[in-house]
Amino acid sequence: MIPIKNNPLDQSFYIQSDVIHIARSLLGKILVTNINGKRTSGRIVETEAYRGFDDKACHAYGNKKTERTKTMFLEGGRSYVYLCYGIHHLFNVVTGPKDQADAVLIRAIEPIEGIDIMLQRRNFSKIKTNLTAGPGTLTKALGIDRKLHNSISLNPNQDIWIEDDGTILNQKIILESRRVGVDYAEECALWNWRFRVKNSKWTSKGKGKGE
DNA sequence: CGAATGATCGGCT
DNA sequence: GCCGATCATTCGA
Repeated sequence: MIPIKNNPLDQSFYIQSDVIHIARSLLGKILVTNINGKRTSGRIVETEAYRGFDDKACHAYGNKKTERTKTMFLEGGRSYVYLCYGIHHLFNVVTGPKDQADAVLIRAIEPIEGIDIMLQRRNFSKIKTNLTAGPGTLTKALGIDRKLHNSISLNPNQDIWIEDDGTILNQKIILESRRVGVDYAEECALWNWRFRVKNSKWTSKGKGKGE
């Protein structure tokens, strides 16, 4: 049997206009980094959608373009990496056509390649599920840094990209729930735009509301 | 220029 | 379950 080659997702995937559909579709795909020759990867098991036009939880709410959010207005297929709580680098995939300020936050992955490298970056001595569960921890494990990796194009010629290995997820195993940490977003806080693979032990706990 | 505020995490009680 | 860490970004004076 011929093994399926992993295909990097191309521009046509990212420029689809429905960010919610993309957030669901990214589950099961493989997030890869290759930084200073160190390749690490993991299967995406948790995402959240953010929409610039009408989503009060989105940094670009009301299509407000600032120095920070201008990345989200670029054409889909780039990274949006920002510093959260002064400590954590959070990785998002910019989606949609140019000037549609949408993004998908990657919240958890199941480690695949370069686990030893991830353990070093996290100062772990052995693998635990919280190695990559949570948007701040997975970026640390993968070596993603907002100073180096914000606004870069997601393709294998750069440090970060996403691959499809042919895995097809049954839509019935996707859990939908409220997003984490966005209680301030009024009615938008109730939208079920957090997506998780059911029964995966690699998803985040998601402190606060949202369960 | 000052002040407030997070799309979080891990340690401690 | 609670709390502190830690700082870029944003907005208003």
